[in-house]
Amino acid sequence: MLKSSASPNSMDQRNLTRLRVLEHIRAKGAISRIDIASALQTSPATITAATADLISAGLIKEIEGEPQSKTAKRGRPRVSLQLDGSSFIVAGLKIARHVISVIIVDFEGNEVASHNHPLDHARMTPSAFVSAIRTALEEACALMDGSLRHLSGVSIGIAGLVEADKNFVHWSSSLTERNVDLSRLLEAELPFPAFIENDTNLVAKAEQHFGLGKGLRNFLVVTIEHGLGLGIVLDGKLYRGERGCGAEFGHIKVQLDGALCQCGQRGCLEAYVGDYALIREVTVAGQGKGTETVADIRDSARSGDQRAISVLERAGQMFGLGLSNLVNLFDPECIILSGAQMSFEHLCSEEVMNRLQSGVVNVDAPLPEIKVNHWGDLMWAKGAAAYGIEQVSILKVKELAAHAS
Amino acid sequence: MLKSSASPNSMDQRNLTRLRVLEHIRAKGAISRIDIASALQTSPATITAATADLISAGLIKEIEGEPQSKTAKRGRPRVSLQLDGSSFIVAGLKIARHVISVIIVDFEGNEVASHNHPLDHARMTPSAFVSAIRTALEEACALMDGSLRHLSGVSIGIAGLVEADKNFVHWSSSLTERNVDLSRLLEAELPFPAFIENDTNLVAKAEQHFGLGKGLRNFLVVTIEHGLGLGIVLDGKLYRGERGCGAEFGHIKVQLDGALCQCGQRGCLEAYVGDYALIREVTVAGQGKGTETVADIRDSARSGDQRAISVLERAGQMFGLGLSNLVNLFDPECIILSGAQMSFEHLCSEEVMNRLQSGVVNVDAPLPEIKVNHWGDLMWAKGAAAYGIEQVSILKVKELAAHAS
DNA sequence: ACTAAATATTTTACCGGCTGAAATAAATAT
DNA sequence: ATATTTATTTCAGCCGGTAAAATATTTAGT
Repeated sequence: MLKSSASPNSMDQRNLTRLRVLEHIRAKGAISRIDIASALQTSPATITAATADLISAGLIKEIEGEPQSKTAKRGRPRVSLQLDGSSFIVAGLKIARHVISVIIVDFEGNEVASHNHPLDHARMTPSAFVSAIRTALEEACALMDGSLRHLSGVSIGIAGLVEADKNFVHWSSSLTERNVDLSRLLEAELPFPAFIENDTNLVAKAEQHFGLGKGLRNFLVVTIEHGLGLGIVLDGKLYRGERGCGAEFGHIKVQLDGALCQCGQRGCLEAYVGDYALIREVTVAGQGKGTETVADIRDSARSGDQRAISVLERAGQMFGLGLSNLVNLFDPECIILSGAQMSFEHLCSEEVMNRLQSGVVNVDAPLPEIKVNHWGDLMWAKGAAAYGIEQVSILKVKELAAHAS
Repeated sequence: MLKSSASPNSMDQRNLTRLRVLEHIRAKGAISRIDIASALQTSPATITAATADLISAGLIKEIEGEPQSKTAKRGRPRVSLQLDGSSFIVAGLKIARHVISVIIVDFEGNEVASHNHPLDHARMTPSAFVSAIRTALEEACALMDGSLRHLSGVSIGIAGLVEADKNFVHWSSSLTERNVDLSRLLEAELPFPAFIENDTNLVAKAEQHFGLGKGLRNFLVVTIEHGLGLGIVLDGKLYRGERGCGAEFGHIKVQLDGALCQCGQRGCLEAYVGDYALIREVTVAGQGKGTETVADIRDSARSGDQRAISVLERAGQMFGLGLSNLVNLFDPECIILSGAQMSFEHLCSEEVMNRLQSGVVNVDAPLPEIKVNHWGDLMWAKGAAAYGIEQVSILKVKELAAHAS
């Protein structure tokens, strides 16, 4: 019987090796067995066994074309291995206030279909929540002439505090209740495993598996949308904190008794750089029509409006300061800024980088790289899909052991 | 041949198990084999083998007294195992500006001797540095009627940026040169392995092994002395950052363009709560005689001096704010404040805790515990000793394999 | 074309650590 | 004394990984 929890715990040595090989192939693309062996510090014999299992499970396949530059002139040519994208498909969901975004991807992460399902209510009861998810998934499957049965799993991203390995939601802005165990409901409603995670963590997963964090071990992902989110990857693993409520980058305090934040506290970073903070500032400053967007403010600034310029300038300085705090504490390999183009052009300014540079404690080493990833509107759903692929991969590898002759 | 690098890497499965057993015995004290087996999720057979090796190496021993409350009325009684403190001794060193503090401890961490060796110069060349260390060690050994040969290892704590597993110092306030590889010098000068680490990390190690962090997996240690230090333990391991220069708690920015810090930047937390910051404030405020200490300021405040009260009040608020940022980012099990009594009474005030509470993002879960550890002046050296014991233990366990029949 | 050399992969025999089950040890209860 | 209970040890066996040998597939050289 399938257990919906699919953490790498309860995994024996053998499966762990299979999974390491699989993840390495995902990370590196086409690669030969011998390269995997040397990269993973494992004997070729072990890789032969592992890849044989993965091939027979349909997760990877051999491909023809010679890989990269072969330095060797003679000898048996290497056979490249690659993910077999067609082995299964999973869905990624992002629950927002008024819409559920769905993306269906194959095992390689290629988009197969995507869909937006409108929501009447931002907050739902658990059962309404789960049936909305089912409906959204059915609609998405219909787009690709398929049914739910074609899916191998789904991952669901929501804002809030989630215990991912138990599908337990301590609280979420999408649910009317607190402390909900969704695992039963989801199992009852969906014919495949479902995985719930905090949406920001999912973006971090996406960057790690498919994005700018590929192959990195210590990096931070800052998501910029209406608020500021943070995903922390340390030692290759998502760091969730002890109670799952860390990584609140938007609510670190950058000023004693500073600006009032949505969260009710004062001096939060988000209260200086969030959309709503900028809009409020401009509005309060008397000039706004009350309908401004961040893009409007940027336009005003470009056309010389001193007030708009000053608002954006301060936001940039505060953001740079916040980033420098992250560097001073985490010393990451890189920080990835993730968001839609429009929502944070003003947060990649020279202003920000200067502040960052001048706020980081001076050492010989160069600053961690700041990478910017301009995602489309499916960013969050793709993040969910990345996690879904990871979790379903774990399940499939576990099944290997059972089916092995 | 002894390699001075003693990281748990390059450790085979067998040794890892031995080490896990050893560390568990250290953490739990007197414990029976069967308890170890269930705690470590390992079969009793394995524990028998592991403990047999550890006993024959002299690292642990069986003791007579029945452990705790035996629920069982009948049956073979459990045999408790305990560290054998006499198996070896190590030294811990802390290099400060004008003194080298040395502590010699046995395998259980009990103090055998301690000594202060005055230093003429705060900054030394690498070779002067190493020979000062040797002299300090010899003097300490003389105190216990021993010679250097009785030591199994030494760990050295310095301020600065250190690559611990290579004994490489990128820079340190104790050395005249940058980017020094001390491993050769130390090997030449000392007849036992030496390990260099950043002093704050060593305090974190000490809290983890012997102090308030015993048994915890995710916690932070804030050291309070002239500056603010931070040690980060995540998932049971010291987190050092990618380049080794993270955990700069004292230099996170809590105010845009705020007070000037020793480091040359503005708005650092340390510039609000450090000794020198308080002294400067009071002095600049016109009232100081220029010779004040933090204790003086506290006295003034107690006797009603408004200026002193306000200076301490702001320091406390800023410190609470800084702590709340740590909680918001790391969500640790607990935060340990480590320092000498006198140096931070003003940082444990109600003020601080209120600020902390009101700055942490609200969730159902209770706040992480804030524990205070008032160490004596040997705190730093003890931290070093803790690390020394850990590293020497690793070496001894590695030797097990070699000597095993 | 054929053979030698080079390199990749697979097969095979084995090793090393862990485990379950059985044996043994050491206590209490009757 | 004997049975019962619980802890520890012993031992045969399993399981995953590995080195070495075997095999496969190519190019270089003649």
